[in-house]
Formats: sequence, structure tokens, C-alpha cells
Amino acid sequence: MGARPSIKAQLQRVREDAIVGAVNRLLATKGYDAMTVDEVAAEAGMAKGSLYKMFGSKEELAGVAMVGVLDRALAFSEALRARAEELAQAGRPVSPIDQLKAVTRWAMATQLEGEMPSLPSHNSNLSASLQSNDAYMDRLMSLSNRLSIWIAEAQTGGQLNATLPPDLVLYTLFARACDPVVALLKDSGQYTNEQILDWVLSTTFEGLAVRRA
Amino acid sequence: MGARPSIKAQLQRVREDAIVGAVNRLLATKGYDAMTVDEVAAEAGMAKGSLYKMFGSKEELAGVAMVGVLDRALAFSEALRARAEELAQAGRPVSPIDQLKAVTRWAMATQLEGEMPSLPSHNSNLSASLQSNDAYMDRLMSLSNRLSIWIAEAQTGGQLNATLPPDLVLYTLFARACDPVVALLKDSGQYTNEQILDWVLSTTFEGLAVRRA
DNA sequence: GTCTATAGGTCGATAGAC
DNA sequence: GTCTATCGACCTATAGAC
Repeated sequence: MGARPSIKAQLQRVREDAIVGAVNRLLATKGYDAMTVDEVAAEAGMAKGSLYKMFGSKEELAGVAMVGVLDRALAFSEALRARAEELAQAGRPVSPIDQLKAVTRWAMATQLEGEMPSLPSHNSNLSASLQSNDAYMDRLMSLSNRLSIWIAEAQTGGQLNATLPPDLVLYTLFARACDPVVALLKDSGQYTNEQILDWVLSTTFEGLAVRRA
Repeated sequence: MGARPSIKAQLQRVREDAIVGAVNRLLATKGYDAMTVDEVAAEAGMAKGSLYKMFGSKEELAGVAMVGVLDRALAFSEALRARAEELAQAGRPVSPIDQLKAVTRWAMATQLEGEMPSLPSHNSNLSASLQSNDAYMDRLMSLSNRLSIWIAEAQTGGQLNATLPPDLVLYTLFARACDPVVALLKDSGQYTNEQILDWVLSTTFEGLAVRRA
């Protein structure tokens, strides 16, 4: 059992990635209910039967896609944390508020690229399925914990309004990652992606900042 | 043709209202795709066949519910405008930003009561159906126009950041009316409705306010 | 209550690698 | 020749429509 996986396993991996990518894009554009497994199979370039050999249900497909995006968010956050640690040791500490802004901007940019899967807001049977999905819940908790550390530091440091419940700040950042305002501005076609990101990011964080006297 | 409608017409009206109310609540809790016409009929207390005598399709049901909520928003806004006019003539002018806050608070409160129908964010075939629904588009335009007047005044008067595109402000207010943060905070069960409204409203408007120097 | 279309889910046929 | 993996026809339940 060497480090190199067998050809067969590699092929399997490629097909899985194709499926997850297709689910990601379809969830981003149509949402869970409107997405059909036939579409996923077509978009991934394989038969539905083959797809069901790898994933047992439509709900599982959504779960895997969500785990994927949470993993990317976690990787991005971890990179930020590592970089901040380096800089701090070099005598140039990074403000936690900037970390939060960076993650939120990454999420919004992901949405602009049509790669942010969107779920039905809080209803439907999918929520229940996700909440009993251990892999999903594990990532969600990890990301929430990571963000909560920065939120607490920013509130202590006076960059975030300390009178707001930390939960509210956390929920707001998650919500803004899928903010329909981003999509609406993009669809208007009047603005560049950079403008959209700057505006939505600044209105979000100005709103969470310490109130003016 | 007297002012009093016939008994038959009144009954018809009551049944229609029952249907629209049911659609409203189901759209608010499950969303359009997860809502079934069978559920609507059951919730409204009538047979599906009777329902289809009054409304031709599921899309039409959604359209009628959306027209209803927009009509309520318009009525609320019109009342605000009339009241402001009175007060202005009495020498106590009302700030346009307070009008915008009042409408947004009303929308969020409606959501907290489970009466704010939620649509699939911007995707799916429902959007297309709504955009060709004249009654819906008419109300949407009217409400947008009303809000845009206040937005322009607030930007001129320095209560809103004048460097933001008015469209962005308008989209943000519409989006916050259905902000998932409101539902998340409510579901957490830790806060009163008043706290939730105050917090979400203040973070929204602080974010849109003029930047600190 | 009935019809029909559609979409989630299954399985036997088949083709290609060894 | 066998074995595995892929395909796509098929089944069935449900939901929109009448």
C-alpha cells in the first residue's frame, strides 16, 4: 500500500469530483429543490446509475457539496491564521477584524463566481438531513469556532460592537456569504465584481462596528 | 349594483382569503418549491378542485400571495407618508431615514410572525413567472419608487452614505426584509422579538450610514 | 377522483480490461 | 472467459392540473 493510490482509485476520485462540482454549480444556480439528479449526472458526464453507485441519495449529494465548500472555507481560514501568526512573530500583528473581512470577502467572491451552493433558507427536509450529517456538522462547528475566536477578539479590541451578541455577528457573516444583494448587483450588470465586494463588505462591517458616539 | 356585494361574492372572497393566507404561511415556512398545492388546499380547508376553480396554477398562487404582501407594504408606506405630511404641516418634519427604518422594521416583524412569504432567492422558473405577472410587477415598481424617494432624500440629507448607489440601498432593504439572520436569532430562542428587530435594524442602517471620518 | 408528467431511485444488459 | 464497472431503460410515488 504505497502512497500512490491505484489508477482505479484515481479515476474514482476524478468522477467524484466531477459530480461534486456539478452539484455545487447547480445548487448555486437553481437551489436544491429545483436541481434534479438527472441534471447532476448529465453535467458530470455520466449515467444516473453510476452516480448512485457513489452517492446514495440526492440529500447526500447536497451534503457532500456543502462539506466541500465548508472545507474550502476552513482551509482559507487556516491559511489566514497561519499567515497572521508569521506576521505577528515578525512584529506585525494582524487585526482579527481583517481576518473576518478576508473570509467574508472570499465567501462573497465565491458566490459571484457561481460556486457558492445555496440551500433553502432554514426550512424543508434538507435542513434535517444536513443536521444529521456528521461530516457537515463537524465542518460547520469547526468554522464557527474559528470565526468566533476572531469575533471575540474583535469585540474585545473594539473593532466590533461589543454590545451585540457574538451569535448575531456569526449569523450575519454566514448570511452575508449568501447575500442576495451580491447577486442582484451582479445581475444589474452595472458594477464590477470589485465594486460589489467592496460595497457589500463595507456596509456589512460598518453595521457591525462600534457605534458612533 | 349596490355597494353591498352579493352573499355569493362574499363567500367567494372569504375562501380566496383563506387560500391566500395559507399560501402566505406555507411560503414563509417551507418556500415555494417545497409547498404543495395539496397542502394549500388542506390548510385552506377545501378540496383541491375548488382551489383550481379560483386559481389556475401554483405559480399564480405564489403571485397572488406576493401581491398581497406588497400591497400591505404599500399601504404601510402610504400611511407613513400621509402621517409625515401631517406632521410636516404642524412644523415637525419627519426624517426620510426614519420612514425607511419603519418600513424595514415592519417587514422584519412580518417575517418574525411567519407571514413573510419567501421565494427562491433569484433562480428557478418562479422568477420568470413573477416577472411576467403584471399585478406583481406593478406593486413592486410602486414600492421601489416610494422607497427610492426616501433613499434619495436620505442620501441628500446626509443620513445615508451618498457614495453608495441608490440601487444597492434599495436591494439591501428588500434583502433584509427576508434576512435569514432574523429567523436564526428567533430560532435560537434566546432573544425577544424586540431585541432582534432592534439589532438587525441597527446593523443594517449603521452599515448604510455615512462613514465615520 | 383521475390523469399525466416528472423525478428519485433500481437493476439487468453490455462492453471492455485483464 | 470472467469480472467489474458503466449505462440507460425501467419502476414507482408524488404532485400539478382538471
